[in-house]
Amino acid sequence: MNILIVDDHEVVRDGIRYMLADAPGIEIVGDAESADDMFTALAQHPIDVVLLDIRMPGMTGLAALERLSEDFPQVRTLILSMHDQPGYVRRALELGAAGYLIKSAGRDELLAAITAAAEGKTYIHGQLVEPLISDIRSNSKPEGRLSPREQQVLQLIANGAENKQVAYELGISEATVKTYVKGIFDRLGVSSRAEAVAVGLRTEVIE
Amino acid sequence: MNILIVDDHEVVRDGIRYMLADAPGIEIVGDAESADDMFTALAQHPIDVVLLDIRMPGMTGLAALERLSEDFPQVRTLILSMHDQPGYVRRALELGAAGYLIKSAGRDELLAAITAAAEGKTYIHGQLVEPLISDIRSNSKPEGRLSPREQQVLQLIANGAENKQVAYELGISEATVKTYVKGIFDRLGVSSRAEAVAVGLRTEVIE
DNA sequence: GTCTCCCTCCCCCATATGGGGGAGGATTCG
DNA sequence: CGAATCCTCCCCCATATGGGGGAGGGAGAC
Repeated sequence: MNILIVDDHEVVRDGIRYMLADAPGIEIVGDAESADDMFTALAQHPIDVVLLDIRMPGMTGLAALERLSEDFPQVRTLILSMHDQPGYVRRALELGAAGYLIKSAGRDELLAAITAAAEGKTYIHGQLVEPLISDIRSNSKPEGRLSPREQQVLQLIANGAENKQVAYELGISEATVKTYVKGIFDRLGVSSRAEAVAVGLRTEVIE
Repeated sequence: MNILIVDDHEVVRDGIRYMLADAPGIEIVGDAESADDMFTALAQHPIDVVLLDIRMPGMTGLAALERLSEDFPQVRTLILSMHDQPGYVRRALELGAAGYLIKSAGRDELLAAITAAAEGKTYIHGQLVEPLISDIRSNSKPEGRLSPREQQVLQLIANGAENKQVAYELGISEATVKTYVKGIFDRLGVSSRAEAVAVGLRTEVIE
């Protein structure tokens, strides 16, 4: 089983190498510290499982995951993240992840997840399952999910833009921006842009 | 040289162990996954250098660092963080850190930092020095640091409170709240509460 | 003792914000 | 073909917000 480790932190890459060093049937064929490196490595070696950090400089891990799922559908991708926000987990699974672990996972759990991934199963870190399903319940309702345009608006608001500036940036009218803001409030269940930014940052839909 | 590793992520702890395994003169006498564990370990073994993650559940790393510096002033603390925000670095140093590394640091850099720390020097990751000094320049001016009261106000704003509600919560007048908000804007260099919340969350002065 | 910071409160005023509607065209999905 | 979702734009209107100032009292630093 050929493994590729993708993480921008050397201590993390080394930690995983160390954990998997004497695991039978597992070979770490390379590591990458960026999404670009990952795609280079994927083109060079046959890879079965990718261990992917969600947060990396440049292309974000989720964007990388999306492209990975499209370009290499046979590769199983295991997300290894610092973040345990259920929204993150859900999005990763939507984008084709074969599993989701947080970095406090130990060796046994890592091995179990890799094995499960290689067998086509999906492994979710135990602590994450409960929050995840409640998140899915609340987010299968129209609330909680922001449209791309709404995300852009919220991002600009977080950067300090007022409606007029958002309108200018996106090339739309201020009236439309106000409509989006109202929609964002509805979806996030808040009633001020400040709170919307807080929720957006905590659930990582922005920044 | 006795080292204690404090990080809530097992892969990170193992990565560091792996990196330092055959380093001469260095012994890892223990690891801890929380601030409480850290203080327990400190009470049991003589420790020279603590490798401390800044972000941990429960007590935040900075709070732990503060108590550590007070209770064990002879211990050298090396911050090992995912975050490269200069404000973070500055605060860590103010609270008595003997150095600051980001987790993308390699083995050589880790060893150099530990050695420097043990000798009483201060080691800052190369990439961080430039941003840090420019940050210090701008933040030695009264900007950048929020007073306790201002932090409370910003926290409430992030939770969606408007000025009236903040006033009620804190038992002060709305006029005073407005004064705080103005002060927060000045200090953070922003001009809307939404942006203030974004900056506050990113630099972890709130939430 | 003076200086600086923090906490507290007040004035004025222009503008942005938030809440309530309605509405048309595009798309995708059953 | 509906139904749903998204993107786009508009109305009205009360209120919160942001920017400018001033000011007193207390605590700690030098």
